[in-house]
Amino acid sequence: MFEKVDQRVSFPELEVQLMKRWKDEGTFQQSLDLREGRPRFVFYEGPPTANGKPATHHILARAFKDLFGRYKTMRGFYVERKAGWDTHGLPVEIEVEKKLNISGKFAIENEIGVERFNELCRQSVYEYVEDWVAFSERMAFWQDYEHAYWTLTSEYIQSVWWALSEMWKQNLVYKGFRVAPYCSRCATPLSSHELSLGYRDNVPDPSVYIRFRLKNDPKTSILAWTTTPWTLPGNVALAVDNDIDYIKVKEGDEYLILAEARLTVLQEPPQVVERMKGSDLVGLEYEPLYPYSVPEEGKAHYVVDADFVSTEEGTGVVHTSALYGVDDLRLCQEKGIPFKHTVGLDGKFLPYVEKFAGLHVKEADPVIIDDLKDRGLLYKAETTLHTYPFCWRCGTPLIYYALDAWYIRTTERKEQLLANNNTTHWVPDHIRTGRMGDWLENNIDWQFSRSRYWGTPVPIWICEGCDEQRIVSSAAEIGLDDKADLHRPYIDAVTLECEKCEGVMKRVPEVMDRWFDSGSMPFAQRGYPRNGKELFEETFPADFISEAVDQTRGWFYTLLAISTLLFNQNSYRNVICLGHVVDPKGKKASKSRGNVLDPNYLFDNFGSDAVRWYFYTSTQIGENYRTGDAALKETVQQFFIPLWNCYSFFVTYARLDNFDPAQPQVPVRERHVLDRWLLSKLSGLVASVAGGLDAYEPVEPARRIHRFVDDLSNWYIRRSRRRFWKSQSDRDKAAAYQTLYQALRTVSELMAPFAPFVSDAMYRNLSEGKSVHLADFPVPVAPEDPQVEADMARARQGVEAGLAARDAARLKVRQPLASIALPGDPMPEEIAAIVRDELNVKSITFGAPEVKLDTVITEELKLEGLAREVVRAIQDRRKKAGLNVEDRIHTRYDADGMLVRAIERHGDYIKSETLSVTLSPGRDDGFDGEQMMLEGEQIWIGLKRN
RNA sequence: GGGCCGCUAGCUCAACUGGCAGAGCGCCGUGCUGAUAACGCGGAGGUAGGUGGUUCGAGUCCACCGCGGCCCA
Repeated sequence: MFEKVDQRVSFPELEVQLMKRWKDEGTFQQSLDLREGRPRFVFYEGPPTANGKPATHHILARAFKDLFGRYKTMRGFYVERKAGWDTHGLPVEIEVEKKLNISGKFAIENEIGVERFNELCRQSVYEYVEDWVAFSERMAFWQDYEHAYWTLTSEYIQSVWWALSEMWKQNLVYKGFRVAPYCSRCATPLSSHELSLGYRDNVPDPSVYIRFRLKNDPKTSILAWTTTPWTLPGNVALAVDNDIDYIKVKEGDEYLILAEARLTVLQEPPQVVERMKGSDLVGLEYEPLYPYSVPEEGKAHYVVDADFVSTEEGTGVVHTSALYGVDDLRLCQEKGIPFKHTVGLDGKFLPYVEKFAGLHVKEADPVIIDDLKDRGLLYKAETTLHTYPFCWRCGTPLIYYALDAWYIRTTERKEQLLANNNTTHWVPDHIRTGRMGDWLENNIDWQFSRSRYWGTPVPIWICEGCDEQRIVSSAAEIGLDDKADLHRPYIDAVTLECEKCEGVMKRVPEVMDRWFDSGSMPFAQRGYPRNGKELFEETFPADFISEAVDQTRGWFYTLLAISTLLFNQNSYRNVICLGHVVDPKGKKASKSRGNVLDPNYLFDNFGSDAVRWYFYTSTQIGENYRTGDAALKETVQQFFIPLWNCYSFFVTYARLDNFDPAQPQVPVRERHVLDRWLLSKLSGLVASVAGGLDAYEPVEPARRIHRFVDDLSNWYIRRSRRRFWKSQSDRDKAAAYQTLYQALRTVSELMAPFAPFVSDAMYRNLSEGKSVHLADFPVPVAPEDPQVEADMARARQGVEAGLAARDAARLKVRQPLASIALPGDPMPEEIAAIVRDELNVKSITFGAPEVKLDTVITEELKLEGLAREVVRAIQDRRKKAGLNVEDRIHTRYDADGMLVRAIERHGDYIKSETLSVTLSPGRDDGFDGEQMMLEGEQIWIGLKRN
């Protein structure tokens, strides 16, 4: 016997109850145990950064991850779902800095201390992980949280060390310079996302034009332009474009060279004395402005060609200071131009830059301008307004500054990266050759070091005596055991003896990019290669991963890069790359806009199944999700409530009739055409849902489930109601129950991966308490029957046309009519019967050129119509009186004229429709009655429970 | 500055390879209803972001521009 179902269900409450039940029963573990020993379907969890509370956009990727975990489990695979937490990195450090209300390296090293700082980072991560587990369980993301991998464990760190050491062995690791936006007050480079937090518009800065006098012709100068005078003492070269036209002009008794297109910067009308191409200038030497910028050896201070010179601003000549610009450094490295820093890490000029020593670069700007003016080297100085970045924490103007950094030579393996990416199945497909392929084509070496504190320490030691470098791949190698905390500052204290000169080797100060951590998870989650060798080999590569599109440069890339360098294959075979959650206007959610959706608000108001369903159905994979109350409300109203109503309809009548699904089945071919139609549709649905999911295309399957539920509710049940209500229990009734039961059961199985709560609530009641998540994915229940589907489609078209014709003739459906003529060939009788019933006509003829309704209402038809009016009035009273559907009643009426004749003529019909034991004339105070108008005539109707 | 994706009814989204622009929601009218918070029928609502091109024919292919999103510099 099925348990009674509350027609008005609260999905959020239902979900919370089921969540507890899953926990008590260990349903997730049961679903794993059930598939123990079966072939694996390998899923990798992209670890969320545990540095903040989970938000609505985190539901998105987790919904798709969970979908395939559940689906493949139902298909018989063993799907291990090991959770993971990304615990290192700047985001965690920033969170702790905020809590301590400090900022920058000075404060961390001198006020707090690295030891305490890192301890606080560790604590912070643990706090957030609790939130994440609760959130994930609430949205039914089944994962093994007890055996999660944490990137901060010694075991994990050693796997990362091993990975780097393997790259080192292949000679892929090197130390280089990198120019980054840098805050001289916090003494730290900023990541690009931090950079984007601090741009300000209309910032005033100097705009200066400088003469660079040619060595062998001091009357002639090349004119260059800059907005950062402080970089001029570091000038090492001038860059021009080979193909740009340049001119030499006379001003007074001096000559100036600049791009022809930039003549407007001149102060006097130009007197052109010579024209040339940039290539003609290349190699010319000029007098250095200052003697500080170049080491003893090597050649500098001459004109070079470059590909980044434009004539949109300045003079078409770019002043190049190797260490204070991204292009500058690249150019100098390419051309072999020597350089050294003129500015220290504190943003102040170094002592040997005598004229400006100790001045901060921004203080030095006017001093340098004055100096050049005094020496006749300043052509002109103005002020310009432009967009400039500031430190988002302390407001200091940022400078571009070159720092030591460690790199992995990924460019050397570019072809393999591209090849491995090309064999990966991307959804949507365009990412493969588009965003991801494009990124790989333009691959640059991976800078994997960070001058920070909370991260996997870079395991490279350098000899103080002879500069010998050594890489370490495990704790044991440096005399530590597995329990040792390998983080800073403890690891910094570990010194090694140099094998070459017996000098002292010290670790480099950097920690590793946290993306190297997460990209190592295929093996590091097992502690490989020291542990888990067999398990790793069994679970590499992954069959499936899914994250949002921003991970093309993040996790998708680092997984690919690391596994390509170590194993020459990608770590994943199939990947679903999702768009972003944005607000209903398409704007990015942000705290400052105030358009952030709280996931708990959504769970409490709509339920997590509704949120998941919305993500599966609302738009194509890869597009953004315009998420808001309206969209979720629609999901509940359009899908979940009608579904639940179908289910509650079934349970209500199945209980009344003691329907037993274990009874012998009525053969499908002997069932009503509605049953055969529904089962055919159902079979098609099962096949297409499985096919879609097998191809990692979940949107259409979910949409088809929605359409099926719509057909079920608004056609099958609507047209079959009487078969459930009729009093005799015949084969047709049994067939109806069996069909509807089959459909609901199969739909709940199909929906289980998508909407794990609602589907389980339904399925458990339909299957004596068994969880749907322990069931197999359904297979088609009956052969598809294209003929029945085509016939039914025609029937529905006929109904549509007929109802429109009735509407045009202003004839309500309750009024029976004699006949209708429809175009086309005759329909099979059982189909025609449905159309007759739906249109309330006595007969249908076929073959008419257009729809033609017989609008003549005979007295006979009129009386029948009135009888239906009376039935409807009685039903209305029953409902208002709060009677149950199965309650029997006594009915009294008081009327005259046609109404009385209708009631007398069709008394039996009225009695059976309204479950009236008696139907008799005359008012009676013992009856619950009402006076009303029917078709312009007065009638009193009263009823009383039997 | 470059790359990728999107732009179709008031809103959210469809439409195999180029071939008469659709659905749901919302709105108006009307009908039906003892599973339904529903549903049916009719109506209003579109120069398909813009401009050019290819073609007998373009929402669909090409070029440029605009807006939104993401990424890179």
